[in-house]
Amino acid sequence: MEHDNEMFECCNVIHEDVVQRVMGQMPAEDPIYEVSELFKVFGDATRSRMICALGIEEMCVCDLSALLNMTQSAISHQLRILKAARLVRSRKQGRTVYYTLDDDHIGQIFALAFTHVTEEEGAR
Amino acid sequence: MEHDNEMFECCNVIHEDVVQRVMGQMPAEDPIYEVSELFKVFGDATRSRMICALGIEEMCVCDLSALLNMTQSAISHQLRILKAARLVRSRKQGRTVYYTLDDDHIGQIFALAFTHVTEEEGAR
DNA sequence: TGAATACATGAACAAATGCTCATATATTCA
DNA sequence: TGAATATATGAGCATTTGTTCATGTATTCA
Repeated sequence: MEHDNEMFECCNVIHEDVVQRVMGQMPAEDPIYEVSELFKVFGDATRSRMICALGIEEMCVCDLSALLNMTQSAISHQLRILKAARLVRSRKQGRTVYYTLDDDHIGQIFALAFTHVTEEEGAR
Repeated sequence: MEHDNEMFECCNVIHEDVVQRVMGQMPAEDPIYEVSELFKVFGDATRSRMICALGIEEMCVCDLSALLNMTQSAISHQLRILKAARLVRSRKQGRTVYYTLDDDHIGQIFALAFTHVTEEEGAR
């Protein structure tokens, strides 16, 4: 009488077994939180554009603001976020600051994401 | 006199060449936007947890709300977002609705992100 | 030293986000 | 049919987020 109709009752008599199994295999809370924080950084078009650009070539702040057609202030604020997330590194030369991607994974993650969205298009 | 001191002037006389090169290699605006929309969906701890759970096993709404210790309403709202993003698929059986991951890429993207955050830990 | 310049940053504000609460819908079962 | 149940959804609300505007800091150059 334990494995009876696992498929019908719910919410009061949840699928205890399913919940237990999944609970046992779930990643720890902390890494999940960090992963979603990482994705949150990626989850803004301006920052994604900046990441793409810096993945191509090192650029200074005003290069970025010219390329992306945004104010220098907006770019600086976003760079701050990217830097805090350790996604970007800076190098100061004179009064200009050059930024680059600080990580190898980022490119891979974006590449996967791009193939995902482009494949979805076709799959309609 | 074209390639003179590419490293010193900025903002008024931007690094024209850099900007041009990068502009030429940037992905189109549309896919970048879609990618960041995808990441925005990932960029919430609740949704990330749901995605992890559904990556392990098919679950109904109240399983999820029990597992993640959140109200049924909150879970339903988030499932709606996941479904709209085509990340999740549903199957109705009686009055319970079962959800699963709808995509192969998702697991890969998350796997990369997990290795990223865990490696960062070590790199301190 | 002082003006000019490249960048950083705080405050403010509008927009987006995620949850809760109440309620609607759909399905089962007596 | 009517009660119970699993899920969906709209409105409201507090929080977060991204930009702008103004201003601060650091560096170069005359």
